[in-house]
Amino acid sequence: MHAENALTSRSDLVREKLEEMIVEGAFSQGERLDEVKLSQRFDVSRTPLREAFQALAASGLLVLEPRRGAFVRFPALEEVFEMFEVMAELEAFCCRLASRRVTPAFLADLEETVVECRQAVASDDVNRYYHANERFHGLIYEASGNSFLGAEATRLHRRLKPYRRLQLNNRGRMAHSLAEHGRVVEALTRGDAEAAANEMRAHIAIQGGKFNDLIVSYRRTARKAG
Amino acid sequence: MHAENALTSRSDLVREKLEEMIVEGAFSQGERLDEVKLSQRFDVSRTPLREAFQALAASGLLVLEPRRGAFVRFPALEEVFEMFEVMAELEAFCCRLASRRVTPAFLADLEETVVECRQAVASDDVNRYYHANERFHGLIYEASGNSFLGAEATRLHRRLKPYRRLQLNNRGRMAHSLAEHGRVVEALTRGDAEAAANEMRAHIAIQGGKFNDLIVSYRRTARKAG
DNA sequence: AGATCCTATCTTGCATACAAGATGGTTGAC
DNA sequence: GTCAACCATCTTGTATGCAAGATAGGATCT
Repeated sequence: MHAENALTSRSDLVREKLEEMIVEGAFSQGERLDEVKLSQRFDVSRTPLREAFQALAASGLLVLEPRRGAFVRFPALEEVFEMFEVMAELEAFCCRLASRRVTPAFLADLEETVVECRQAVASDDVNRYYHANERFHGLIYEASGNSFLGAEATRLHRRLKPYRRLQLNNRGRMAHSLAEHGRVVEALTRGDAEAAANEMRAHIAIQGGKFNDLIVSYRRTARKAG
Repeated sequence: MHAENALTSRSDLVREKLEEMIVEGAFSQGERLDEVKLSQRFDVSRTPLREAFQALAASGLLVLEPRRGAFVRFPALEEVFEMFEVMAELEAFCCRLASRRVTPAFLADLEETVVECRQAVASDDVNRYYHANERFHGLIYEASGNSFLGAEATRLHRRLKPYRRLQLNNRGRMAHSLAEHGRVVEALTRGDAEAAANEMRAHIAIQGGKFNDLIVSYRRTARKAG
């Protein structure tokens, strides 16, 4: 997956590393990132490091205060809910558009990811489920036929990655998620745009038991980070 | 509006200037931006200029090809349609959420922008209409109560600015737009979430006569840029 | 003549040097 | 004893210098 990384620039490498570190909770909320220390740690100069800072600030993981430095920013729980609310709407819209352009080949691909997910559930393999799930959603973004929408959805999806991943660790979440995938596919197969959109919205939205799941996941990252 | 700009960094100033230049069509599609020439022109070093490049690349106005340089990228007409399609959905969602939290104060503010728009139409003042329109939409983003959604809507709104602005120059567009604002306000006043969302979607979406309006606007930027 | 390879030159990517603003501690005054 | 102001120090923002990759032009070979 990351095989072609040999020639990427240092600022990109640093950006990826830093993003991973932040997301994995290597820093605490509000911590200031020291340019000199980090550049020494990554063995690069301050220039590419600062470029990485700016990219991360653009995606919301850092806040750059002029003349004061870069501070890591974990979204508040409330903000995470807000992001999921938007994600649900974007994905529902993808479904609505996709349902007009469904092809047998597309449905076959989608069905394949569902099978993969089912096997992951059977073997209780979170990693496998995670990847098949990525593919499921990615296929629907593509099938929307609106590549700008697809790109935006991918961006937000990526940003929500840590929370989604942690949610999967909650007992029973995988099986529920799988069933929801099935209902989306079924609606798409029937060509029912509204039903597909609604199923997808329900799949993403934080509601019912998922409230607690998310809160638990969130606390877990917060503890790690603190 | 831009009164506090005195203390902003050079890279921010350069970013703003460059963004304006690109949007106003100072460069042609695919043109490579020369770091040295531009840094001399803006009287800054290459460092802040490169930072500006990266910020502009992040918002899609430039494409950075490693070791080759920065190239200006105008979205294809198709991509502009896609962006409007997403914008329509985001704003419709804002309306749906906002309709649950409507307050008399909010409705009064909204009504005020409509009055302002009406006066702008009466005096055929595109600039005035443009600003009142900004305020109308901004109020609804805020009223959604989802600040992440509001920020995303603002971002996309900003990116579509040149096209929206040019559309207003098309004869009769202002009056139509005003009427649509009125219908949105009316639906919000009634508390009809679905109607409000639909009116807003129709207001933003590129359909009917707006097809031609947008194409004309687009050609105008393309000519200027070419 | 056409194509390919080599080289000179240009441009980017990165490192470092320097200047200006922010921070914190100490000293002095009230 | 407390508050404020000043100075030393640290950190960021910017400029410049240097090395490696890209490009273009010419020379050589087929």
